This record gives sequence, structure tokens and C-alpha cells, in this order.
Amino acid sequence: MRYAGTISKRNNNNMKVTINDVARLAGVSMKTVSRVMNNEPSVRKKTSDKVMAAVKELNYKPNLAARSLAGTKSFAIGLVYSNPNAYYVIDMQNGILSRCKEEGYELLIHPCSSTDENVLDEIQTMIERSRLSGLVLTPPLSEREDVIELLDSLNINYVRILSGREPTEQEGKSNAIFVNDHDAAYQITEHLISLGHKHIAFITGEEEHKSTLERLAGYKAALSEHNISLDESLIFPGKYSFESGVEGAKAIMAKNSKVTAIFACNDEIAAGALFASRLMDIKIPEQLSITGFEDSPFSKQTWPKLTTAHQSNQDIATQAAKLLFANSRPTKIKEEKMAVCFTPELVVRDSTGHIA
Amino acid sequence: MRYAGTISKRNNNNMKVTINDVARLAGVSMKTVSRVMNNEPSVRKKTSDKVMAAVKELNYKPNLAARSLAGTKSFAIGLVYSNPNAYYVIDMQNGILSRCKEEGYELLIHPCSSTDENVLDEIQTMIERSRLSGLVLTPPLSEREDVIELLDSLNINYVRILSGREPTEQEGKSNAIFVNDHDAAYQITEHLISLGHKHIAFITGEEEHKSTLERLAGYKAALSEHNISLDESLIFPGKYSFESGVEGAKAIMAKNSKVTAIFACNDEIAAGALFASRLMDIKIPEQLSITGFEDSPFSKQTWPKLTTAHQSNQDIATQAAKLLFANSRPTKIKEEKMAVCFTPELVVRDSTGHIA
DNA sequence: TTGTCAATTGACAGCGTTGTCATTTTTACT
DNA sequence: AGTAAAAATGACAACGCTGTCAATTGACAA
Repeated sequence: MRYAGTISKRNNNNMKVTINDVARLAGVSMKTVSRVMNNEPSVRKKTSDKVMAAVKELNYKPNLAARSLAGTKSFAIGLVYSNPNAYYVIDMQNGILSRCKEEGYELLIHPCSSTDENVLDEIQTMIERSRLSGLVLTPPLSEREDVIELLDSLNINYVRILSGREPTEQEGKSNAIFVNDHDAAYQITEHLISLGHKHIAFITGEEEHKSTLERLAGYKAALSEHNISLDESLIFPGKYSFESGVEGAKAIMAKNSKVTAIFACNDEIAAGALFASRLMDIKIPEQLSITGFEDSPFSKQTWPKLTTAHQSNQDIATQAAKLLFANSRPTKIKEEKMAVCFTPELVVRDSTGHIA
Repeated sequence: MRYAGTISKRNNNNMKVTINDVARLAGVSMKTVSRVMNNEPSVRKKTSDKVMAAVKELNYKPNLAARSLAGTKSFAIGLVYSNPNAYYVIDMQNGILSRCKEEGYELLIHPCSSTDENVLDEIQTMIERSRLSGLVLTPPLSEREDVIELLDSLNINYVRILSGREPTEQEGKSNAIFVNDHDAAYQITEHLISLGHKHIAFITGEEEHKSTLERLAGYKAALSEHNISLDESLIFPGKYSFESGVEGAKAIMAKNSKVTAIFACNDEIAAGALFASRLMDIKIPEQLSITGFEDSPFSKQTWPKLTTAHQSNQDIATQAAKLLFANSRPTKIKEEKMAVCFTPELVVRDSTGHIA
């Protein structure tokens, strides 16, 4: 395979180009070059041009290590997650990365298991050894008080991605992105109700995840709003996994013949429920409607395609990163309005239908 | 949620602890502390103990930026990929990360689109600004000559993950991990043949991917070995995507009624073929057998479950990282034998069956 | 005990930037 | 033109660590 683009005049003289080289070529001091590189004010246009020309000619790239050692910024932020969902994680990474690229930052990723006792130490070590200038936290880590306490005590800038509608009573007001699982779940449930379903089962995710609680709450709110009495026995405690969906659907169908719809707490569970339905020879959506949540790529690939709630994790991540950088900026607040609350949208596909 | 583990005596005095502090407390020079931290020889056990004690007491963590600036190592390696498959990428990251953790390195991830003209520049910039000490390349980037040329000219240590059986004629002998797609494809095809199939269609991935060619070659080899004449019209040029599988299966079944099996170049394609079969009301595996490749998580979640070839991307990635670190070690070669060739293994599930 | 050589340790410069603060240049007025 | 204030620029130390090389210590043989 051959490189298709323009052959760029790559500077491969193999010698490190330092700020000093640029300064000499441009006929200014190192400090001035530094100013230009950092977009600091108080540099004459003419000077700046000279410097930029020299930078281009030498193909100069500031050394991040030196920059972070000498300065106060570190040019790296971290992403800590314990979420096993590959699609979710990739979207998060890409969303944050897109913003990092603009800011010239690097992203250090740090997967960890939330059950591991050492998470706190790991996070602290990560922050201290790399002198991270910020951190993005995803659920369920973002919901852990001890993690937040640690970050506060470390005096580090962070943004949490949270399930909820509003900055809660907690202080965490300006450094969180909210995903309104409640209202999305409400919509899904309402959709089911509008199709005539009255006996709607619910398969939950891990109860440690706030999203589980929020979605469940939205479901309950919709039922109540439409005067459908809540039947606690229709709520099956599960995990955010395919297997959980399989089990859940089996259990539900086995013990309750009245159920005509299942609200799965995410797409994986829904896919599992779909699978179980096949096993039990239950026709979807003719005999049973199933809904997912998240709109993962595979929700379009199941048979039938899943009705679900679409949330763009990449957008959420980008906003989180934006917020992080905005907060770390020296008081230049509110440079642009930022969405801090996302409500996933109902996407009706083929796994839900009118009650028979 | 509350932190379950032992409450560690966290040193949150908020003051940076430097190597100098440790040196003073231990009553040695900074250089000696440095030696201990880097496991250099020529440090008396007694001295080392003193230092370690001080390190622990102060909860000292070496500053990566300073380390990389002063020393020759950078404590960061990079992972460059243009692969859209979330599962693949996550596995790669985790595999590499597990090794990085042991070595105390950080991982910088760098997704990029292989069609982008700027990949070369991006890679170069990434390497130079972070002074990366190594790079792991995944297909298809790892197969691009121009990328390799660039890395060589940059004089950077790298490991490629390649599709193939052996270090090819090319120089790249000691810095590549091979995935033997050919033999795995051979096995899959043989499996199909053993079930009585003689008209086996093949849906390819992007032809720029060497894996596509290797898998196709394995398929052809198996056919030939079993005296089944190759029918080029049964080869459907596709992409590594679900949609491609849908289209491919439709096209194949539309124009050739003799086909009883489809070899899909990966699981996504297979899932798409499965989906299309449902659309066309074709029973799997009774009327048609379908095989995947890679054993993605969802290959156990399709209906029916996919027969595929299992490859542990995480292991592959770990080996790649191992090789990378081994190569960068100053001539301490062959510290442990390393697997450099992986052959995915046939996993028979429910999407293949005897010919009717 | 003393000398010799290897093992251990330390002093110090320097990695490539930026922060601080002093100096020079420009601008805006009288 | 002359002056004060503002703007632009530069000199230099410092960031926290490791490489180099010199100094010290210990081990061992004579």
C-alpha cells in the first residue's frame, strides 16, 4: 500500500529541534518563542510571524515533558473507567480525544475494576506521577464518594459523567455532565404503554449504578402517570449483561404469563432477552415487546432490531472534556455555552409492537 | 457507596515529594535514590532498604516528566490504530496496558483514520512531542510501508501486529507478532467441508487488509486440498462490516442456489449474513451454514451462535508489548521465550451443520 | 597492616521548557 | 521633542530527575 497524500517535506534530520534553535533562527529569545507557542498576549504580530516561520522551517515540536516540568500545565488528562462495555469506552475515548487534539493534550487511559480495593491508590498514583491536569470520570466510579473525596483532597480538576437531571444537592455543580436517564426511561415506558402494554417487566442493571435507579424511577413514574399500578414482582434484578437478559427474560416469562413487554435496562440485556425469547419460541414483537437502552451499534443488528433510547456517548464525552478544559482555564469562564445535560431519545425500531 | 478496602495512610499533605526529600530522609544522595528507583545494580542491600523505607514513608512517586526529560527513556509508549472494531481496540488496549502497568509505563492511544492523508504527520508529531519510547501498530496501519519507513527514519522502537505465518522476506523479523489467519481459515473451511459442504461462498473484508488475503488464501488452500474446484463467482468482495454481510449474503443467495455455506471474513460480516438469512427466511444451519472469524463477544449472542475462529486479541497485545519492552532493553535479549505467532482456533457453535 | 581493585556512592551539570522579573521598545500625551 | 506609561522582549533560574565521572568505601590478598 502506498501513501496517497502529498509527500510532505518531512524534517527527518533526526536531530531534536529545540526551542533554542527556533529562537536563534527567528532572531528572538527563547522566551518569546515560548510565548508564541503558548498563544500568550504581548507578542507583536511581526515577531510572531517570524517565529512561526522558523517553527515551520525547522518543524519544531515542543517537548511535552519539558513543558510540563517547567510549567504548571501537564498536557495530559486522564480517563478512568471500570465499565466493561467496549462500545461505551471507545466512544468516551474518542469523544475526549477529539477535544484533546484541539487543545494539544494527550489522554492517559486507565481501566480498572471497580471492585478492586486499590482503585484509590491507583488513581492517586496515576495523577501524581504524571502530574495530570485533569480527569474525566465515568460511572460507576464517578458516583463513588471516596473517589471524589480523594480527587478533592488532591486538589485536581475533574469532570464527572453522572446519571441524573440536575446538579444535585451535592456541591458538584460545575464539574459534571448529566445524562437524564429518568426521562428517557419515562419515554420508553410511555411508548410501551401507548402500544397497549400494561404488564411491563423490568430487568435492572447493577444497582450500584445510579443509571439503574434512574431508569427504574423513570419507568415507575410513567406507570404511575398512566395509572398503571406498579407490580414489584415484575422487576427482575440483573446486571448490565447479555446473560442477565437471558436469565431475566426466562425468569419473567416463566412465572408471569401476563407480561407483554420487557423494559431491559440496556441493549445488552435486551439482546439477551431477545435470545431467550428465541429459546422459548416467543415471537418478538407479536407476543412480547422488548426495549433496550443506549442504542449500541448492535441494537440495529439484532433480530428484530431493538427499540431503544439513543445516547451519543461520544458527544457526552466531548462535552465532558470541554468542561474540563474550560474549568482549568484561568477564570476565562463561560466562553461558550455548554450542554451539561443530555436526554437520550427514544428510537422506535422493530422489537416493540401493539399488544396482540 | 463506600470504599471497601483498608484505609491506606494516604499522604495527602498536598506537597510534592521530590527525590531530594527522600534522599535527605534516607541520608543518601539523590543519585542513590534514583538508582534504587530504577533497579540499577551496585546498590548495597542496606542502602536500598533505607531508601525504600523513606520512599514508603513519604509516599514518593517519581515524576514522569522529569524522568523522561533527564533520562533517555520516556515512560510512555503509543498505540496507533485505525480499526473501527470496538472490541478489537479495547482488547488491544487492555493487553498492552497490562504490560505497561508492570513496567511503569503509560500508554498514549492514537486512533486515526487510515484514509486520512495526515496519518504520517500525526504519528510523527505524536512520537516527537511525547518522545515516545515505543509504538505498537495494528493492522492495517502495521502493513503500510510508508508508516514503517517513517518509523525507521525516526529511529523509534516499534512492534507490528501482522497477518501471516512467519517473518516474511522483509527485514521486520524481530519486531512483529504474527496472526496466522491462513491456517485458521483453512481449519474453518475444512470444518465446513467435513460437514459435506462443497459450494462454499466467501465474503471478504477490505482487500487492503492482509488478513483478508490470508483468510482467502487459507480458504482456497483447503478447497484445493480437498479437491473442490474453486468457483471465483462465489467470492463476494465486501468490507468488515455488518452491512457488508447483509448485502453479501443477499447477493450470494440471489444468484447461486447451490451455495450451502458462507465463510464470512469476520464475525460482523457473519452476523450480517445471519440477519439477511432471516430476511430471506433461510434457516440456519439447516439450509445454510455460516462461519465468522475472531470470536467477538457477540458471536455468542447471535442466533444461532456463530461458529468462528477464536483469537485472543488481548494475549496478542500483551505479547506485542512484551516484545516491545524486550527490544528496548539494552541487549538483555531473550529473557523469556515469547510467542510471536498465534493461530486462531476453530470454535464450533451453532451456525454450521451437516448439509441437508 | 597495607595496597590494590572493585563495588558503592556522591557532586554536579544539564535535559527543554516556562515563570519571574528586569530591560528595552513603542505608544500616547504634553 | 520630551516624558511617562504601557507594551514587548529578554536574561536567567528553576522544574525534578538522570548521566557522567570523580570520590569514597569495602574486600581481599600479601
